Amino acid sequence: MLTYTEENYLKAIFQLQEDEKGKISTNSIAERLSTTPATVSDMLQKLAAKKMVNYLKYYGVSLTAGGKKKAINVVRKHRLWELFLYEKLEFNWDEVHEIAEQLEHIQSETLVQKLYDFLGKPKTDPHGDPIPDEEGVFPDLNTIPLAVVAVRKDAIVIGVSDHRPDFCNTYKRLV
Amino acid sequence: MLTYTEENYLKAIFQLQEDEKGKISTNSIAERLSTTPATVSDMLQKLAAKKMVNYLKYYGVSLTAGGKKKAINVVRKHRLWELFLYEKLEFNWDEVHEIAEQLEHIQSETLVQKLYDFLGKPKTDPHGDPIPDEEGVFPDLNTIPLAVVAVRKDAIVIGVSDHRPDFCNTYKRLV
DNA sequence: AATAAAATTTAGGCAAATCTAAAAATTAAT
DNA sequence: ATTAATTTTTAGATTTGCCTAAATTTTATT
Ligand SMILES: [Mn+2]
Ligand SMILES: [Mn+2]
Ligand SMILES: [Mn+2]
Ligand SMILES: [Mn+2]
Repeated sequence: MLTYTEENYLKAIFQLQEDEKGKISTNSIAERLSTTPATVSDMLQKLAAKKMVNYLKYYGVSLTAGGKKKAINVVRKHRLWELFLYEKLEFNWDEVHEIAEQLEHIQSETLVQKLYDFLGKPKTDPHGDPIPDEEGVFPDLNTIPLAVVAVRKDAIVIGVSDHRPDFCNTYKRLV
Repeated sequence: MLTYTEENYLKAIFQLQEDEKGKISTNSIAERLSTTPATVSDMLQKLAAKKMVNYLKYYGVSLTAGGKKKAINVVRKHRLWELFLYEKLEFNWDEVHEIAEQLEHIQSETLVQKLYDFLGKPKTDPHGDPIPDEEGVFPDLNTIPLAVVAVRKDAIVIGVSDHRPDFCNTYKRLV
């Protein structure tokens, strides 16, 4: 069983790996989790002992298959809860992230499954991020970055990458 | 800000105080929380330092006004989540308690308020226990113990006091 | 290739929450 | 009123997660 903190590390490494690809540095994890590199070093050794990450001292870290599975499950829970808060409880989209940071750690596989059904097996969260299915497979949303859309071509914005309240609060969600 | 553990202590003391009235013993808390009296002693001193309990060494403990308020809020959250799980996610009534033990610690007053509204400002949880309102006031349900009902008199069972899965699972909820 | 800079790890400490074993205080029984 | 039993607290350890400061290793620059 992983602790709250360990889950946050796995999620952070997973999300860093999506951009940076390959091995992730101690410093980048520290920055993302607002902690110190020393603390990260410590934790990486614990996660390596639990076979959640491949870790070679001084040369960065990557998730094992098991670690990736756990990480994806946390992401899944985070996004399902965000959608629940937004759709069912009528939170604004700038308020959901912070609460989902807590809810993503609730332990109950049945709960995730029932929440998923309750929300109608959704494919995206309120920020437009894909929600993995029960197998951990992300839906293909066929999206491209706004910066890449051709001049004078129509496009629909379906999501943003920044989830911070101050950013989200600047824009309204139309749907 | 109280920790997860501190909240559990306050809730336990509150619920013990409902039966036993007056000062609560170290041992009874230890038993309820499945921990040791030594651990409880430690914690009571911390809670006393935070003005959450009135504590006189060797002579038991009681909640301060502030401690009681926190305790009631945890109870409120616990019961609201139980009802959510039962009514909205279609959990059986024997499954909700354990998950609510986790959910009751999610920090967000807005969330509690929105959940309360979403559930229609309910007065009881799936086990028939009263849900305090936003002011911490418990609804008066006008109930009496089944053992006290007069012979040949009709009565409606609206709740049980035992929330453990093995007990609840023995009976079906009809409503 | 040697040195400087940056990144990373180790060492030593601290707070929270837990335990067991020992000491102290209270309560119950002669 | 002593003594015995029970309850409670203290002492000393352990684990987890975090920190700062120092040491080490890698990477970049002359
Ligand atoms: Mn988010
Ligand atoms: Mn989190
Ligand atoms: Mn319950
Ligand atoms: Mn709890």
